Amino acid sequence: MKQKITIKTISKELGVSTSTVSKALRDSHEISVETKERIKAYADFFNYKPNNLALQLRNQKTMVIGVILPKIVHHFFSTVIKGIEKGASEKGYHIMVCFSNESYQSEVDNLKVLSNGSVDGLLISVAKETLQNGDFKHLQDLVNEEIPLVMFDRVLDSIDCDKVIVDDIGGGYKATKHLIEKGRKRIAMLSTPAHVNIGVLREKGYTRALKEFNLLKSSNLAIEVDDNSDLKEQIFKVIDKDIDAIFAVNEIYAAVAIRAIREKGMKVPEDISVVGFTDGLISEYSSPSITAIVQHGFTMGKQAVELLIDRIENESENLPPATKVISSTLNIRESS
Amino acid sequence: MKQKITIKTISKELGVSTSTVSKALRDSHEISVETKERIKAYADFFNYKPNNLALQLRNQKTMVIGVILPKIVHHFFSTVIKGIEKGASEKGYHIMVCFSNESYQSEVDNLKVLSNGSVDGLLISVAKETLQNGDFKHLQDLVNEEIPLVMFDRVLDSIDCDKVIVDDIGGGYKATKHLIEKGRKRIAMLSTPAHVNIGVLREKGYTRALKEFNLLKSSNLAIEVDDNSDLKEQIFKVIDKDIDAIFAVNEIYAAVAIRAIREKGMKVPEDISVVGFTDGLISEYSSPSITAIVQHGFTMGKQAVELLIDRIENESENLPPATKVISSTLNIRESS
DNA sequence: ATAACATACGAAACCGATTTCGTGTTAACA
DNA sequence: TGTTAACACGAAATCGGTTTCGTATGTTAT
Repeated sequence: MKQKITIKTISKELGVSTSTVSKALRDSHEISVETKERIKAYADFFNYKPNNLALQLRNQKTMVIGVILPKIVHHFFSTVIKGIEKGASEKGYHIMVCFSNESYQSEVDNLKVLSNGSVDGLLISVAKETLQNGDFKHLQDLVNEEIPLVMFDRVLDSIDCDKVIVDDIGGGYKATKHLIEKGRKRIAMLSTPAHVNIGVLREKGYTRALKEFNLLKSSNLAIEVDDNSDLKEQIFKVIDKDIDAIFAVNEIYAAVAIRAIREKGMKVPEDISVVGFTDGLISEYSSPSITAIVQHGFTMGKQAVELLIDRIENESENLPPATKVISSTLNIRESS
Repeated sequence: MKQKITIKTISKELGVSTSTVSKALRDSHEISVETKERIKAYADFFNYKPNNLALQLRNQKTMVIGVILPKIVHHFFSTVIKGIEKGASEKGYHIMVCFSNESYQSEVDNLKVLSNGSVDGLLISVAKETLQNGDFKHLQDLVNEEIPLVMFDRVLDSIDCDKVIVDDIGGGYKATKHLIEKGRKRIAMLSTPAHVNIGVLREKGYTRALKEFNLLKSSNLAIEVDDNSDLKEQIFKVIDKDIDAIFAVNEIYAAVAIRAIREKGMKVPEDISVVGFTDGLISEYSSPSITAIVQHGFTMGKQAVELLIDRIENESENLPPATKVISSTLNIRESS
């Protein structure tokens, strides 16, 4: 990199002190008009830009928000980032994004780097591995150090901070109710293993809807998908239970379900209706297009970052942590 | 935020100088074993972490790479980010991601903030608006300031820096050739307006393949899609030209094409084959699944960041700028 | 003529680290 | 006993800014 021009350079070159240069560039009344113009002209000419690091160190403020995400190649999370970026830039903040790749160690490392002065606050969605191993010390430390922190989507009850979550129970309920209202009686659910929180919650909503309409039969039509064995095979088994609808916990399961149903010689939605969770590109562009619960990732990101900036800028107030719930809505398409 | 513990705090508390504390924590031989242990114990106990900003300022090195992307909710770009993050973290760098949202002004603003010492180098994919208005001063400035810069995917010939691009011509060629080999004779192409570079290049490959197999008829089967009017209507018109294959410039056009073909009462791939560009989730999960050109976004991101880090760490060598071409491959699925 | 007050600028502290260089003490050696 | 070297530590400069405070001028009021 070329030697950058600094205040010191200017001061030497023009035979004034650094204080004078600094004041002149900030248009201080302490400096005479002629001197100011001389300095500004010089700075302009050599394209002087103040060094961010120096300013951040001095001001003890970076105007940067750290974001730690479990993954990025994922429609929901990239939508959330977009919301975060929008909310941040509206308030003049920038974002620094890191990925844990669902790994505990990676999450800890990222946190360590970001929490050392580089950012004014942190936004985090916890990695799967962390959720599983239950070691939250790194996050508790953050809270103890009183670094502004907002958790979103994948949150931890035991950590005392602001949170933003999706209404998974409500979403599961809405999806199931929709199927019931379409006259479906035997509604299966493709859920996740029990340690993944979202699956459990969405299933809760599913069960609640079934109960409400007295469809909760003895035969359990909710299965936990095992990601280690073949997805389509598992779905075939479900289809064989003489069902007339499937509520899938995400859009990939929904898309594969449609394919499986077809391969069994049945039609969507005539024979079996399908509803997914997460309204992404797959739901929109597959044929038939898939009815799905919209998670409003953009809203979630925007609200999370707004909550965070509020904390950062009103530290003194010391309000108790809040939890915001982003409600989900149903986008009805061809598959139901 | 709680008052952070600094070297000064420690030095005062233990009655030694800041130099001694710094050296002790870095395990210098200059400090006696007892003193070192006393200092380390104290630092450990109070969870001392050195301030990143101070270090970065001192070392004139941030270990951060700035990334400016046109958009994020996009499978290709999020894949690229993943590659960038992978390549960066392998070398101990972090990334700071900003989005231009395809806006020129936003691109300029982001650049200004990032190029003031916050990052060691920049990775950028140019916004559409910038491509259109042709004002590249902000980028030229970067080159003049000798800030390490690598452009990827959407690059500018007039800027003298390292570049990484996709082999769009080759991709268009491969897709078309594949259709020809499947016995198709009347192959249409859904392209983009002429100012979008990628469309032009992919069309070049398409034309080359047609020429090679003497299929370049007088009737032009390549159309430029107008994003402002209804996509499906435009595709209907193409289908009416008695075609037997469609090569779409992206996967959304491909997905909509399939839907349009079906609505016309024809079958994919029996009546009309479809091949897309960009191998994302839509191609993978739609039914029929879509044959598509894989762009290897991950590889592109990783190579771009490696090129950049190489520049950063071997500044002295002053090698001439290089351009890497990431070749694309064809992923054959059900639609062809 | 002298006190009082702007004006215009510089010296120095500060943000939080690292590092060079210097120095007082002690021990070893001639 | 005097010289030298090793040891353990501190003072001060540095990174690039901002800001407080002090002060040398010149001007105005009394």
